[in-house]
Formats: sequence, C-alpha cells, structure tokens
Amino acid sequence: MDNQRAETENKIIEAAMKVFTKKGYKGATMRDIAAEAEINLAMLNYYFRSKDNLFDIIFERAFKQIYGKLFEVLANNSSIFDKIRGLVNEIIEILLNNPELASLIFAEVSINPERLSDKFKGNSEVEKIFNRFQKQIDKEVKLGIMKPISFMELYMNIDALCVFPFLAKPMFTGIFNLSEMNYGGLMERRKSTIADFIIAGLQA
Amino acid sequence: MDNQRAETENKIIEAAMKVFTKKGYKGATMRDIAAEAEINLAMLNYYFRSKDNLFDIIFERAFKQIYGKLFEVLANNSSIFDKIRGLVNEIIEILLNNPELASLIFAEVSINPERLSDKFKGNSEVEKIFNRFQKQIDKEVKLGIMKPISFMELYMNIDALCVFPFLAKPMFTGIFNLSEMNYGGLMERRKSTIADFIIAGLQA
DNA sequence: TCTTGTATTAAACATTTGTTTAAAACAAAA
DNA sequence: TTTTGTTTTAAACAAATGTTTAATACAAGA
Repeated sequence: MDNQRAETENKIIEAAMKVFTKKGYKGATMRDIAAEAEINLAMLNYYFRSKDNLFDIIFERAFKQIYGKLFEVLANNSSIFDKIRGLVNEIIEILLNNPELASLIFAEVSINPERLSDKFKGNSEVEKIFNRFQKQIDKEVKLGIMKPISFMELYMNIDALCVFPFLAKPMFTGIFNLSEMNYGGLMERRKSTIADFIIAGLQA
Repeated sequence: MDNQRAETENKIIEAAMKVFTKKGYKGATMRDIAAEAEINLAMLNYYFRSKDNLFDIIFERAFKQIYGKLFEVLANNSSIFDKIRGLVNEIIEILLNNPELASLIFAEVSINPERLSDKFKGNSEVEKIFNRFQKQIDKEVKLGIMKPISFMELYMNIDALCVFPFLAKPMFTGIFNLSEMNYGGLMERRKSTIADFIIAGLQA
C-alpha cells in the first residue's frame, strides 16, 4: 500500500526532526537517525536521497510551522496592540509545543544563512504584509497613540522577547537553576507580560 | 624563547576562535584550524592535547569576555535604571566588536548545556550579586518608582533585546535585506532605544 | 662541538560517516 | 505459480577526521 510508504516516511521525518534539533546538522549522523526511527540505514537514502536533502525538508517544515501562523496574524484586520498580543501568543504557543524549533532554525541559519534568506528574497507577498503593517504604525503615530518605531525594530523586539528565552533556556535554567516545569510556566505567564511590556514601551 | 611558544599558542587560539565561531564545534575540523593558523596539523594536538580541550579554552575565553564586564556593572552602586543602561551598553558594545561571540556560545550551549551551567553552579559570588540586585528592585518598587519584576525576568528581557539581534542577524538581514554596515549602525542606535524601551516598560 | 630537550613535519592509523551495492524478501498482477 | 516491481537488509566503499608516531630540525647549554 501507499499507506505503508507514508508511514515509513513519517517515522523517518520524526526521527530526523528529533536528532537534528538535538545535535545540529553536523552533529547528527544518518546512523543516529536510522536508530531513532528503528529502520535500516540504507532506507534513509532510499527514501530521501541524501542527508542534506532530508535536512532541507525538516528545515522547511519547521520554518513553515513558525512563519505560517505569524503571517496570518500580521495580515488580519485588528489594531496594532492586538496584533502584538496575537504575535506574542502565537510565537510562544508554537515554541511551547516545540521547544527545539528555535534552536534548529538558529543553529543552522547562523552556519548556512542562505538556507533562510532564500525563503524571503523576492517574496513580494511578505513585503506587502510588512508595508501594510508599517503604514498602520505610522497612522497610529500620527494620531498620537504610540511612539514612532519601524516595523523592523518592533518585530525584532517581539521576536527577541519571545524567542530568545527558548534559545537561552539551557543558559537560564543553568544560571537561575530552574526546573523544566517552572520554565514552561514562566513562558506561559510571559505571554501576557511580554505583550504588556512591549505595549507599555510603545505608548506615547 | 618562551615568547615563541606564546606566539604560536596565540596564532592557534585566534584561528580556532575564527573557525569554531564560523562552523560550530562539530563543523570545525582540526585541519581547518591548522590551515587558518598556517601551522602543521600535529601542532594542534601538541599544543592543546585534543579538539575538545581546545574548544573548552576558546569557550572559556568567550564566556569571560561577555560575563566579566556584565558582573562589574551589576555589582556597582548606581541606580537601577543606570545599571540597565550600563548593561545594554556593555552587551551591545562587546557584541559589536565580536559579533560571532553570541552564536558560538548559544550554538554550543544548546547542544552541550553542561558546558555553561557548570560555570554558574555553586558560584556563590554570582548568587550574591543577583540577590543584591533583586533587593534593589524591591526597594524601588516599594517607593513606587517602578513596576514589580523579578531580576531573572528583567535580565532575560535585557539579554533578549541586546543579544537576540546578533544571533538573528542572518535572519533579519535576509528578511529585511539590510547590508552589513546598516546592521552595525542599527545596533549602535539600539544602545539607547533598548534602554529607553525597557525603562519605559518598567516605569510605574 | 656535542648533547639534550623542544618544536616541527609528513605520514600513518583507527574510526566515523555518508552513500552505494547486490542480494533477499515481499507484494501484487498476470 | 510465475513474473515484475518495490521495499528491506547486510555489507562494502570511499572520503573525512581526530589523533599518534617516528623522524627531523632547531636552539641552547655544557
């Protein structure tokens, strides 16, 4: 059946996701992945041609998972402050369910930047969404509701406050000796504190 | 001379720093480092015993470079808001001079968390500094000068806003197609905007 | 100059790793 | 049952990589 094929593919994808996020691209071996998937080594190349190709697919998935929802929020019709709340909520929610996603993307992008920038270059859809948001900001600035800021910097700040704690989890749990559980709760609470914090900083 | 020995050591350290930050621990090879240092491969083991040991030394250096100055700022006698400005300034200044430092530490810590947490565990000096800062916060909260916040979350926010843009540089330059030069200028400006932003968010 | 300890080199070694191969197992169609 | 195409397996291969070795060059002290 074709069902069988899909099932094996999934097993491999899941295993690869696990191993790549844990060890990085270079650190992960095809044998690690095969073992994790409980599958013969040669099957990996049979199903996915090469390690690089397999990683590309994993990366693409992670990427879509994160950015898909974000673009939705950015594109809808609510107020800026609501969009900020929406972005913060989505980012943290996604990362709470998939804490390794951030590391996977960052570790790889810092070594191989093209892997990501290719996904944005020449994407006019994205550009349109950004411009629209910037105009929305400018309007509220003129109305005296918020301080002036570029969309880029605002987005940078949101991303920083939401994503960084996940990237830095090993650091912070080490420095402040928190347990795994506490960290989840902390991030859950931060959904609102971060949004409040940003909005407070923006209020004119 | 002993001078000669130190010189070779330095050549190796510099080369290792360069290669490790660029390719990560696993991605960097001893042959890469030897080539970068323009030195025979076997010299690396002769001088530094093993790849792992060499990395440890590089990591230790990077770590001290970042945290040394930060602890200074945290330990001095200025007001909270001044300390925040001080921290932001120091972090960004260090990373502007050494943009790869952040990636080096984060990439490695996420794969090998013990490497970092070992440096904090049982360090009562650090704990003292943290507690002192927390008390300073609590006092200002009681005086109605600032909103209540834990030192940990405040530190997390500062770190996030300062460090994240360096980690995410490949992402942001890709997404918003900025040049290398622009990015430096942006971060230079952020020294004050970040501090203002944080303080605005904290003001009661 | 001879000796002795250190620095440097080219080559080799043992493992690891991504990938391929050739044979076997399996399933479905004829 | 035989055939045909697909999936799975164990083994092998070639390249890369951390480390060691054994020989040589070098510098300083006797």
